[in-house]
Amino acid sequence: MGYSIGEVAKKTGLTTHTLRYYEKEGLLPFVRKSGSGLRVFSDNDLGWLAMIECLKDTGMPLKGIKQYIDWFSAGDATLSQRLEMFKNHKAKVQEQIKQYQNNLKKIDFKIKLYEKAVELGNLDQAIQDPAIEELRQKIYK
Amino acid sequence: MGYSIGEVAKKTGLTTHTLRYYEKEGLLPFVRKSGSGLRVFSDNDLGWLAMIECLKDTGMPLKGIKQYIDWFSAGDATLSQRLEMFKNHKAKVQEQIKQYQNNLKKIDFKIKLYEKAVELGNLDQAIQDPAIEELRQKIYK
DNA sequence: TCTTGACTTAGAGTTAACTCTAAAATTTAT
DNA sequence: ATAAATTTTAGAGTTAACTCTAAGTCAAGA
Repeated sequence: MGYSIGEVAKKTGLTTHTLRYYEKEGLLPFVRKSGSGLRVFSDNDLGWLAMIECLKDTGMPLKGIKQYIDWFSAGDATLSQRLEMFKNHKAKVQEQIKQYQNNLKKIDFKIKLYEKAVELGNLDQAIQDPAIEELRQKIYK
Repeated sequence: MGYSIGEVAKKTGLTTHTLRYYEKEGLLPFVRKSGSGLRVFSDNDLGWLAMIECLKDTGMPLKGIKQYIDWFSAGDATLSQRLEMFKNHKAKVQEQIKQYQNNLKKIDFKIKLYEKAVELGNLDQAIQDPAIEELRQKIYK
């Protein structure tokens, strides 16, 4: 019914150090302690860790995640703040995805360019290549 | 024909401090200096900054970017390393985008959940809601 | 010319997010 | 019962990427 910090580390891929650090930062206020002081993680705590991972991996700083957890702990009076936070974060993530996709085009161009350059053994000649030039126009129009 | 560090800062949104820091880290080896020691950026340097921004914004550490610049400076003998680098980075960026899109689904679910919770004034009731529960199943199947 | 603002360097300081250490206590395996 | 592994705390150390300071030099406008 409960997991040790080591078990949770294995499950999540985080280290035990990082889990304790998260707790210290107020990100895991629901983790229980056994009589002798060992942390006992519940499935609910694993759910919180998954949420933390989701927000962290999409670029939210730990402070922002803590704010959410604090709002959660404050109860239903903060429902609208939490909704706002998720809406704002969604917009940021969508913006991020767009930027990634745009940058991916530039990286793709570089790959085409360097494939040609490797073929010719010469970067300058590859840059001169009409097909490469046409691609360049498309991306940096 | 040339831009001062302040002009480049305005153009790129970076600070002059950051531009000098990048230079110190070996990311801008082509920037010239005037007779009296002032940096003079060329359009080519702005192109390098755009490339740096592209790689940085897609998660490449400055050390990785420096490696690319060092390879570039070494000439055509390193063409294949540069091609490899871009291919590897492309794969990472694609992986990132996938993860972002997946996390976006989770965030979307939270938005739906909190919209319902705000409507009801109660999170627990929103969690009980059949439509919400169905959505949850879809995402955390 | 004077002054104001931009630029120079070297180097110190900051922030976020870990990452590690040490010494002691607890738990698990034999 | 004992050895080995895991966990505890407090606190120090690390890394990346800035960010700022100080003291001096340079440049443009009145």
